[in-house]
Parts: sequence; C-alpha cells; structure tokens
Amino acid sequence: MPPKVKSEIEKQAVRTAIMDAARELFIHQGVEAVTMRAVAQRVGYSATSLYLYFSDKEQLIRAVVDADVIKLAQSLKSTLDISDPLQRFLQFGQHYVQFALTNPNHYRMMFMTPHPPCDPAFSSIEQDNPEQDAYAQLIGVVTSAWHAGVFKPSLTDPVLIAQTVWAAMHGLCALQINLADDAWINWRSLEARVQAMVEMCMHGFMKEPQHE
Amino acid sequence: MPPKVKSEIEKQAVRTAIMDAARELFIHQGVEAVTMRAVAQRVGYSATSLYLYFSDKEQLIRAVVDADVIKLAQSLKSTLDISDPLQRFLQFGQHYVQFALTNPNHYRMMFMTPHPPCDPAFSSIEQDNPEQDAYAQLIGVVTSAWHAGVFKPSLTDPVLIAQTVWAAMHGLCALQINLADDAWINWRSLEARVQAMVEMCMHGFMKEPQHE
DNA sequence: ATTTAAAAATAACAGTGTTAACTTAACTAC
DNA sequence: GTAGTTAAGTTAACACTGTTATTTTTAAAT
Repeated sequence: MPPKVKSEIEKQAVRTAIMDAARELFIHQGVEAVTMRAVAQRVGYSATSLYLYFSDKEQLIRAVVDADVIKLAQSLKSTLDISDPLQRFLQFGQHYVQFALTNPNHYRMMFMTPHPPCDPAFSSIEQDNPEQDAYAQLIGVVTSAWHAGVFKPSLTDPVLIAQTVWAAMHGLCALQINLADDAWINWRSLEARVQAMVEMCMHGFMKEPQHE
Repeated sequence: MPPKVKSEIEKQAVRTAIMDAARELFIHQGVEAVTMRAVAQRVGYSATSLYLYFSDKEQLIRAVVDADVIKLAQSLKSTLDISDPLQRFLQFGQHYVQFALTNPNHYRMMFMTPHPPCDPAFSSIEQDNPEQDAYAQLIGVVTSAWHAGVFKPSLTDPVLIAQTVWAAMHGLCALQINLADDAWINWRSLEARVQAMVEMCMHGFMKEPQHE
C-alpha cells in the first residue's frame, strides 16, 4: 500500500532503515547472509523495492560499510587530541586494532574483500577530511611523530613508515579474524601477539625504546 | 557416453583434470568465476558429474588450494638448505612474499577468505611434514635462527617471533593484493614497502642490523 | 544374450541478484 | 469532484547458482 510523495527526509529515513537491516544481518551473520530478500523482509518491504533506494547490492553494502568507516574515523579522532606525538601514535594503533577485532565483518569488508577499486569521487567519505578519512588520520599521526623526532633518522619518508606500520597491524588483525580458529596453528595469545607486534614496530622504527 | 570400469588411476586422472580446469578459472578470473558449470564445460563433462569426484564446490576448491599450498611448501623447501640461519630466514621470507604476489588468488584463498576452520585430520596436507607444511617450515626456520642467537635476548619464544613476523609479512601481501589499485591511497612502491617491512622486522627483533 | 552396475547426462529444485510489468494511492488541474 | 499523472510498491519473471533425483548409456560378468 504505497502512500505517496515522500519528502526527501522521509526517503533518507527509509534508506537508513534498509541500511540498518542490512547491517544487522551483516554483523551477526557475515556478508554472505545479506541477501536482498532477507534485508527486505527485515525492513518490511519487498525485495525489489530496495532497488528504488540502492542501485544494486554492492552499493547497499558499500553504503553500510562507508557509514561505519566514518564511525571508525570518529572513534580514532579522540586519540588525535593526545598531545604527546608518541602516545598519540600508540593510542591510535590500539584503537585501530580494537575496532578491527570488535567489528570483524566490517573490517573484512573494508580491507579483506575484493572490491571494485574505490573511487574517492563517488565515495560518501570525504577524502582528507580528518573527521572521516582514517587513512588521512594515520598519515597525520605518523607525520607529526616523525617531525617530533620519534623515528630513527635513517627513515626519511613518514608515508612509508605509516604504510609499513599499517601493514604490520593489518596482518595481525587479518590473521586473527580469518585464522584464529584454525586448528593447524598453535596461536600464541592475542595479547601476546599484539604486544610483540607493537614492540617490533617500536624497536624497528623508533630511535630508542621509550617504554619501560 | 560413459565407458565403464575406470581404474583407480584413471579416476585420479579425471580428478586432477577437474582440478586443473578449476585452477585455470581460479587463477585468471578469481574464485567467483569458478562455477561448477564453467569447470565442467572446460573439462568436457556435465556439471553434475563433478559431484562424482568432489562432494561439493568447497571441497573442489580446497583440493585445488591444498595442492598449491604443497607446491608453496616445496618451493620454500629450497631455502631450507641455506646453511646460515639468518640468510635462510631472509630468503624464506622473500620466497613467501614472492609466492603471495605472483599467486594472489591462491594466497587470497589460503589466508584472506573465510573458510570453515581447517581440520588437519581431513586435510590432504600432512601436518608437520616439512615437505608440505609451510607453517611448520616457518617455525623451524625461526627456531633455528633463534637457537643461533640471531634475535634479541629478550625474545624467549620463537613461535611468537614467527607468528609476529608472519603477520607483518602477511599484512604487506594482503594490502598489496586487495588495495593496490585503490585510488584512495598513494602507495609507495612495492619494493620500498617490502624493504621497509624487512628492515622493521630486523631492527625490531634482531640483535644488531646485520645487513649493510 | 541377458543381467548388472559403474559413469555419465538430463531434469529439476530451491535460492540468488535483478529487470519488466503492473498496481495502488495521493497529489494536481480543470 | 472527477480525470489524469506519477511516485512508491508489489508481483511475475529471467538468468544464474549449487545441488539432488532420476534416467540413460555402456562395458563387463554371467
């Protein structure tokens, strides 16, 4: 029974209702459980109606993930207030890992799933906006630490430092998310692995071990 | 037209023919392109006949991946002959990265895709057999380097070292495979990132920088 | 020659993303 | 107030997927 003429804000409400339904399935049962029919049922529409709000499934999922990526950026933003550049860097990393491991499905979708390459021009995330772009935040945090003389003098490119540390932390999160239950591997505790990784990064890139 | 009574070795031949067809699609078009019908057509059978040789698609893909994991282990095996423990360790890592980046689809399937957790009891790979089990090789390489006194004395658990270095290298490979074309990120060159990661691992975990 | 059983093919099912066609109801214009 | 327009939604349908049940073909065994 279609009542008509929805205001732009009502349409937005439906859009977010669809996204919320998708997110629910997404978070609790993984992306495979997100079928257009299941989302539609959850939101009380017919499956084909979703196509009035999202051009296809890919865009629906991307919209959900983008929205949560922005949430990640806003969560990380709190660490940007820390005045000491080294502490800011460390806290930033810790928040990142925490996000990844408490939101494994989002993390998987962001960084572990093949997408059509993301075109910043069409993303809902504003690139380089430190409120939204977590990568820009990372570059900023590392660059300011670099300017503060935290890293070994042989390291001259803060972007390269950032990408390397990110890769290391990503590897930790990715293996944990994907292979934590694999009986093949006798994993050391997650805490031990996080600590070891942090220490490797610090001893590897920083001037001197600055933590007791 | 079914000729009858296939010898066990003939059946094995069909099995590997199916796997080869699957691998072809798999490598060149990613796992999404591997449909039972497509594999069947490539091998000249009907789609349902594949089920005479593999109980389902998951097992077919797993068989393909397992076979290539063994190939990885055999490729890595060549590095195990290097007598100097440090050089052995470095070469092992380099071979690993090279495998990952030249076989991105296999690598993605092994380490970046959600599987039902792999039960060693039912795998075609022999666990702890250094001819087949790349993880066992890694543990061995790191442990022998550890016994040779390569690492900082504060590091007392070679398994933890191995898992951490693996995670770091995995992160490098995984980001490269998944996000190399992402316009969001201004990637430094792959070579630079590999070198930076190796240096971070070495300075982070080893007694002294042993490379010029 | 007839039976038997392996090896394969065909038909079919339930489920997927998605498009086309149709319905319903509210707003606009006379 | 009735007719027309069109947004908002639904139902039907298509092409595809993995998979199972049924049926065919064919080589060997009796």
